Amino acid sequence: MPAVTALTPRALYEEVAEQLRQRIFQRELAPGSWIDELKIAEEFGISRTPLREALKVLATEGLVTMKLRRGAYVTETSDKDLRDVYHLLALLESDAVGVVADKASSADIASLQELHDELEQATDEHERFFAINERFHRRILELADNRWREQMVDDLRKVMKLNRHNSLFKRGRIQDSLLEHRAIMAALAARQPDVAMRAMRTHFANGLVAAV
Amino acid sequence: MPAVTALTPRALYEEVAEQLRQRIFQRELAPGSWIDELKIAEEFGISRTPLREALKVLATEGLVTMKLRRGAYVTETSDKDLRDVYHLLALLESDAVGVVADKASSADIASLQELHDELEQATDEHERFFAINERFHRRILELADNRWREQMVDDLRKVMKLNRHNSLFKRGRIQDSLLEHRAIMAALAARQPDVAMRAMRTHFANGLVAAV
DNA sequence: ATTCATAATTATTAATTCAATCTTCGTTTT
DNA sequence: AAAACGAAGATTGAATTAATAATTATGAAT
Repeated sequence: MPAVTALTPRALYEEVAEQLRQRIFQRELAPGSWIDELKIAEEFGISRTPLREALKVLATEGLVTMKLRRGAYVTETSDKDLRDVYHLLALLESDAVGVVADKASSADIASLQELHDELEQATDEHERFFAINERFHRRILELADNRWREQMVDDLRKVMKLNRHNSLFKRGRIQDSLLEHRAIMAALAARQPDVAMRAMRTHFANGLVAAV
Repeated sequence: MPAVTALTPRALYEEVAEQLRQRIFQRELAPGSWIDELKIAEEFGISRTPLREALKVLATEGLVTMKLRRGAYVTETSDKDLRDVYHLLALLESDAVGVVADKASSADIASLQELHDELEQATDEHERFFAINERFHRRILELADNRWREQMVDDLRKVMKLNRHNSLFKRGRIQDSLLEHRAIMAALAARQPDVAMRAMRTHFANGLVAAV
């Protein structure tokens, strides 16, 4: 028995689900490939019961596909899937930014401005730019205050990571992306929902072109 | 051992998940209430294993909430949740109708017209009106041809059914609803995406007012 | 030689068993 | 009398075992 139980923060099946997601995103488990329950359970040092529960979760998220009596397969996504998911993300996030421009407090807008300022300083560091960008988008969703949308965007982003063209920000996109973010931030600061929404849609449209 | 295996069309855990959904929607399992695994397993005549897998699926859908070492609880939804979900459904379906008005073939539009004509004939039969209405909305989603959106709308509709105000069409709403549908259908037939989208948004906005 | 059928092997699905933890109730002490 | 500690019962979580179905391989017959 381990020295410390380490006060289980979450259930084993959730831990396993997260590990599997990482493996899928890292392409260690390739799209279309069969997931060998025995092998994975062995590797994780657990039984198949929590693993199977985790697989059911991933199946509901859309990351894996269950075939009756055939087991679990990593979901394959086409270019159309990528476009479709992108379309929905654009729709949900542009709506969110409209809500924020309309309803958020000045303090909330200020918190977004802070994040944006950080982004302006990070154009040289690819990883950092990506991380801050991620936080900016997430913050908008939080401020839009709709937990169901947050859940859906999370799921869609996971599916997007299934695709090989998952790097939203390739080298050359950073400067363009920053310009688009400036437009979004300006519209938020000016409290112009329609302008902010259009800017967000443009941001996504350009990101998609860059990806595909 | 059961007398007949009855050739399982789908896995047992999926069957159980569907049964549980029905019980939740029927309020046999009330929001906030604890789900007794032993009791349910006994009632269904199965072991806890497939039941637990089914509960994980429902948890990922948002219908139940898992508490560590406390088991599963039927998710409670507030009026704000209902509004939030409604907002997203309006967003997704209005976008979908825009896509259809823009891209669908004449034959597809004709199939929608057929459904709409049926709806016109069913104003006296509450149940039938509701069923055809459901099919009309679903058909639009199918024609919009984005499986991720269909999945999301399905999930959102499930969550909506958790709420006590789940009857989109109360008695008095049928006539108004029909008028709104006429506007949507007319815009589709005229191939006017913007008009169709606005009509769909109006349709949802009125439905929400009627519900809350 | 090729095809169809049957048997064996392999892997999934489900039930049972085991372990750990949480809650509740009772007793004791302050 | 009230609060705290402890023990017992109940319930979740995980592992193991059993059985169910599918696929593949082998053998026989045409």
